[in-house]
Amino acid sequence: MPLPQTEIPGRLQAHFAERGIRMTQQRRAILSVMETANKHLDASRILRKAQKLDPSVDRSTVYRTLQLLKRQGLIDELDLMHIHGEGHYYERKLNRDHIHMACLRCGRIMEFVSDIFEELKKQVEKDCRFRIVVSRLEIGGYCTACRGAK
Amino acid sequence: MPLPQTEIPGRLQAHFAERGIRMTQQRRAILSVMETANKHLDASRILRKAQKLDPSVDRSTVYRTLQLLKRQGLIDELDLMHIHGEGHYYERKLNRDHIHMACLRCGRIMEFVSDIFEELKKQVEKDCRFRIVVSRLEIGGYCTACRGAK
DNA sequence: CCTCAGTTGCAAACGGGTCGCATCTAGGAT
DNA sequence: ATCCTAGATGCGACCCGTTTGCAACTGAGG
Repeated sequence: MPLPQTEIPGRLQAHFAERGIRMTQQRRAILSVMETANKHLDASRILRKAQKLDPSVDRSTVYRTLQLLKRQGLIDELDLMHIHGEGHYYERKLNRDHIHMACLRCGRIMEFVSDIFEELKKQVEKDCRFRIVVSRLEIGGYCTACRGAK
Repeated sequence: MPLPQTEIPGRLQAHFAERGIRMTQQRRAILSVMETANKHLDASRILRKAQKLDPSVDRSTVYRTLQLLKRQGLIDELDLMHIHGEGHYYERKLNRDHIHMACLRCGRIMEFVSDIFEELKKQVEKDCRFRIVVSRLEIGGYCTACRGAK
């Protein structure tokens, strides 16, 4: 079962340097958290992790930096079908889009890369003459382990 | 094999009766709004429209009824890429899933039905052994009219 | 027409996210 | 090395969609 490839070109910091975006102590902490994250983090978890690297980091700086990363196209924002409340989750943008599946029973999040998904996006761009900037396919249902029990 | 479509996307009220869910004046108003809506409505617009039919309808009743409809699988909840804020939009569940495209410039929402989307969902169910209950594909980008600018 | 579980309106609470402002700082200019 | 300032930060207040606790109300089965 194909998993998204974790190889992304540069570090987030490098992107900031290339684009002449000011680097601060707080941003360094937040970027480091995003770079080393191996799962989907919400803003409050990002805050807590960043504060371990730099205790001065404030909530609003996290939100402002996430906005910046979004604008720069470096991270994706996810809802994960609102399985754990109404907040958002963030992950580094990979070179290949992937689908998120959320198990409605155990809450596990799974990812899936599919050529058919790429084909579908091409179809939308062609048939609808729509230029895709960002896409999000989220699926709720029951994972293998949970399918037995209702 | 596609799921047998036992239910036409008919009357929401009929579903309530069939499943023995109590019908109230307020629910009748809200259901009527959802049935006759021709575009994606957010909670506050649903409230305003429902109050025209029954001025006693309260905000919280709208939210409670929307939750009920969601639980019954009668409506879908959309984010529409948060183009107009963080709220949610609702639409009657149709017998065929469709993709939502949101233009990042003019805010227009477009819908698209695709066999490839159905194929993709089948692939997920098979390859990931995942039982899909609800799926949401939202795309942000630029529509034909807006592609020229920016 | 009685009854009561289920539903409602109200107001207060909640929580993620945003904003205004005074202060601070990164990093190019001198 | 030091200065200068556009841009970034912390703080607290605020916003707004949504949820909740509770007393009063009501639909529909008996």
